[in-house]
Amino acid sequence: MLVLSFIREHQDRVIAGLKTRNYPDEELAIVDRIIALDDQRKATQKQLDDLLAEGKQLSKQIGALYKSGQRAEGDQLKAKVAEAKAASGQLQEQLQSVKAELEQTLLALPNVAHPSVPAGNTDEDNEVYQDWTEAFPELPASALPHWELAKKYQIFDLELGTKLTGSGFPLYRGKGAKLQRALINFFLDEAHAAGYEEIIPPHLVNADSARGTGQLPDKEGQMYHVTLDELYLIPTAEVPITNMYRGDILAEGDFPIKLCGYTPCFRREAGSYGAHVRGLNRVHQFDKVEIVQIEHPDRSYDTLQAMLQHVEGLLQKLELPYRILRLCGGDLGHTSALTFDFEVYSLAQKRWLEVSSVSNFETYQSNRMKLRYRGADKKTHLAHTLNGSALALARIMASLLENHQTPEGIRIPAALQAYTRFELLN
RNA sequence: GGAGGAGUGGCAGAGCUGGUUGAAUGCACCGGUCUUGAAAACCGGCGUGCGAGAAAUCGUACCGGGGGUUCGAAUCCCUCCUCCUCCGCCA
Repeated sequence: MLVLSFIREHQDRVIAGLKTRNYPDEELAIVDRIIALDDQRKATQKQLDDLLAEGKQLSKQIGALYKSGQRAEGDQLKAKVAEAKAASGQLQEQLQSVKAELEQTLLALPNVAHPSVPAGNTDEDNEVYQDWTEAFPELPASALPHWELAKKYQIFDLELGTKLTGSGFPLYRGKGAKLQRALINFFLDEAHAAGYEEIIPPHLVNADSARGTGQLPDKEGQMYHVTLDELYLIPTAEVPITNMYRGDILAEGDFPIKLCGYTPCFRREAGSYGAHVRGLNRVHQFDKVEIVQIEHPDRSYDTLQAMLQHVEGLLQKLELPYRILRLCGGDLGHTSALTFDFEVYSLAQKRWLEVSSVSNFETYQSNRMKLRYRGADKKTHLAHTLNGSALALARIMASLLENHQTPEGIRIPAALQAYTRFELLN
C-alpha cells in the first residue's frame, strides 16, 4: 500500500510507475480518485471531530451541573447532546464508508516501479541483467529430465504423493530425501555465515499477517485457507518472518535486520496444468530457505545488491548455470518496486527454471503492516522490507539432477558433499 | 475440552463503588543545573494514529479486538482473542 502523502506529492511518479506496469490510460484515473476520496475523508474527519468536541464539552458541563446540584439545568443540556450525537453518528458512518472505499482503492494500487524497471508486458520482456554459464554441462543425447531420473534412482515419487494427498505433493525418499535435507542445511549455513539469524516460524498464519505482506487481498485464492480456524498455510516464509515486526517502531541502530528461515511453502497454483509443470517444475508444496531484510530506506538498494550476490554464491557453489533477470513492468509483482529473478538452465528440459526471486518492496509492505523506525529527527518513518529465496528447493533439485547427471549417477557438487555424505546419487 | 483469574503507556504498576484521567507513582530514556569528568541530587521533557495550522499549538480517537448501556466508560454489560492457575487429554 502506498503512502497517501507520497501519492499526493508525487502523482507524476505514481502514474509513471503505473505506465511501466502497462496500465491502460483510462485506469490511471485511480490516482485522482484516491486523492478525491482522501479529500473527502479529511473533510468528514474535521466535521466529525468538531462535533465530537462539542458533545464532549457539553457532557463535562452536565457533569459539573450535577455535582453542584443543578440537576434540572443538566437535564436541559442533554437534549443538545442528543442532537450532536445523532449528527455525529451519521458522520461516523460516512467516515467509515469513505475510509473503506479509500482503503480498497489504495490496495488496488500497486507499488511504484523503480526507475530501472524496463518496460514490457510478459516474461519475454524481462531484461537479462547478468548470467553465469561456466557451469553449462555437456550432456549426452540420452540425458533424462528429472522426473525420469527420479524413477531411475528412487529420488522422489509423485504418484505416491498423489495417493496420499493429491497432485503436486511430492514424496522424497532415500537419497532423494537426504539430498533435500542437505540442500536445506547448506542454504541455512550459508545464510548464517552471511549474518542472517535463523528463524523457525509457524507454518500457518492469521489474516493480519497475510495482509501485512500483501498476500491478502491480492492473492487470496493462492493460499490454502483453513477456514475452521481462519488460518492460512504460508506460501513463503516471507509472511511470518516479515510480520515479526508488524506494528513495531524500531530504532535506527536496529538496522539492518537480517533473518532467514526454512519452511515448506504451500501454494494452490490453481489453473496451472500442462507439460511445463511436469515433475517438480510446479508443485503445491515445496521447501525453501528465505532471506528477509528490514532496512533503512537510504540503504535498501545496496542491500538488494548484497542479497543478489548471496544467491549468486549459492548457485555457483552448486555449479548450476544461471541468469539473473530484471523483471519488466508487466511481470513485476503488485507489492514490489524492483525484482530480480534467478533462473537456472536445465539442459535436459531445454528451458530456464525460476529458482529465486529477490525484491525490494520499499515501504509498500511496511506501510501495510506499520513497520516503522524512529529517525534522527525523532519522528517515525516507514522502514524498507526486502526478501529473496535462497533458495527454493524443488526446482533446484530438478536442475541439480538434470545438470549433474552422469552415466553412473547424479554427481553431488563438492560444496554439498559435506551435507549429503555421499558423492554420487545412484 | 471443563472451572477460575487476568489483559492499562518501553517496563513495572495504580485507577476499575462511571464525570476535566491519555491516564498516579516508580524504573528506563532524552535535555538541563551541579561536577575537571562521571555518579548522586535537583529541574524539565518523554505514547501512537488522524485532522486543522507556516509554526507554536489545538481538536479527535485509542487503557487486548469488536459491539452495547449512558449526557459521559479504562471503569458497567455482551462477544471474541490472548495469557496465567487447577482439572482432563496428549506428542
